Amino acid sequence: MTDERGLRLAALPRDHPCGRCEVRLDTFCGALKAKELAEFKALGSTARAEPGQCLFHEGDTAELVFNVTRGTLKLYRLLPDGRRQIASFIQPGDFLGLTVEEVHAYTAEALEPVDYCRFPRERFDRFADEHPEIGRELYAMAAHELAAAREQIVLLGRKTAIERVASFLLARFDRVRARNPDWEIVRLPMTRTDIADHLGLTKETVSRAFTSLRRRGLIALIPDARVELLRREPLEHLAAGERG
Amino acid sequence: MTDERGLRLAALPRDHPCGRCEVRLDTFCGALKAKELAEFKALGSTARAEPGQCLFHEGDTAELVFNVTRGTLKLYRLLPDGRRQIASFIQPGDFLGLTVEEVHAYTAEALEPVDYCRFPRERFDRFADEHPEIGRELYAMAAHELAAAREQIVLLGRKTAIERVASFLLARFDRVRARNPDWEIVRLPMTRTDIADHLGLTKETVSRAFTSLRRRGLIALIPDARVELLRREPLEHLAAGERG
DNA sequence: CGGACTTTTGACCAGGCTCAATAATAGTGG
DNA sequence: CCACTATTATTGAGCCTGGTCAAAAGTCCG
Repeated sequence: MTDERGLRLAALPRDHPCGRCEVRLDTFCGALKAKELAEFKALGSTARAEPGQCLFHEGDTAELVFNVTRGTLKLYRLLPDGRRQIASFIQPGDFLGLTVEEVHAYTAEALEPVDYCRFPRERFDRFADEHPEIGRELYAMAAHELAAAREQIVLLGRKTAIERVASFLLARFDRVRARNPDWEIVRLPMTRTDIADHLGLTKETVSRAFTSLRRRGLIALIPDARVELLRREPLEHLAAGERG
Repeated sequence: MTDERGLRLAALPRDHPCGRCEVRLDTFCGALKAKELAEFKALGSTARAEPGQCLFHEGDTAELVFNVTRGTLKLYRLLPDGRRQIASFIQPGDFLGLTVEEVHAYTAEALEPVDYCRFPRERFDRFADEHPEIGRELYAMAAHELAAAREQIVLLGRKTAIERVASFLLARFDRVRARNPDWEIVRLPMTRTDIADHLGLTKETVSRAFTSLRRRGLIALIPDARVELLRREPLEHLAAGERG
């Protein structure tokens, strides 16, 4: 298990039919009683997607809501001439497909093998309506996503190439550290092209930025698509946009 | 009354203490009974901000929630060296200051004289908790804002200068047309610098894009900071990112 | 080991930025 | 109403960051 969730997941009973699901819904564990949680989980069914498979495409009617339990996806939109913008990367624990629109505005494609629970949207919505505490959780999640989206807006609107890459890496490191405070290595399951399409750059520029950060001694590139954080402070300064 | 809300507001009793407020809370009119609506409005008090004044600054503790009833604001963040990114422009009817964080991540500054209702956050939250239908409205609003933010991400990440300006103008026109379907003129209360800081460009590039659109016969620039839409189709093609 | 793919690096190019000058516009006070 | 000023918008010239195109090096498979 090389993935960033690391030890905690490894310690869980993998054979339990909803073992993974149980963890990834921990957001709701605080909000729901055991009985209600079981009831909620009964609404969904588990499934798997292989790399390159899409859970839904831009323009599809939004019939399902997803909760990712393993693996990473990219959420992107294509312009008519093929330019691509990746709005965000979706990781274990994230919900996906929540929308008030009729159709999805983005395509969700698996980067690696992905396990997920899927809920019929109608049943999901009804459950949320009947359980205000869930509604509140969903609201908090939307608010967090909005904050993250606006962070990305600042990045795309005003940061230089190397600042964007520094911000991206720090966001990855922080996500790992939330669970493993002393973890200094993160795996990047996405290609340079994916990162570029997320940061509004080209793959070449992303690669040059990685090289520059490595030469400055801020990071190290490790086999198996991993990155090690060597010096956090200067990386944070770069990410914050302090010129120098 | 040159402003885009146009006739509808003009027809309201201006002397009524909450006349304006009544309109701008129309989002909730459908969700709440008259008695509850009155109860809700009693939570807030009206106030005014002059151009340049800020309702709150980046880093302030979030103690109030705002609902704008007249005028336009810009919501922005500054990088340490002065680079600025305007996340969005806030218009009559919009809520402001809704966050699950303790502090505001952005500064909200008035572009023109702004009237607004303000609600103590605690009371606002409690009311929302007690009225699930309000919670649902808030969730829908957050979802819409998230969709708009992601639209902006596509714009900033992958569109050219002229495509960004075309998208920006169309968004303005569409907002007007939602209320006045045959309205083809929009006032832009923000400066070229503001537009530039919203679109990730410089004021010179924005100005050149306006000139280019005018020379192509897609728009006309009218005194009093207004723009007329002459040819919608080609502007939409540009905004959508069809190269050519 | 071989082939496909990804990443890195290099050389050159261009879209948009910077700096600067001019023009238009909006206030302001006489 | 108009001159005067301050601010904003437009236009021009040159530059630079990051894009494009191409080649080499590295990686991951079977």
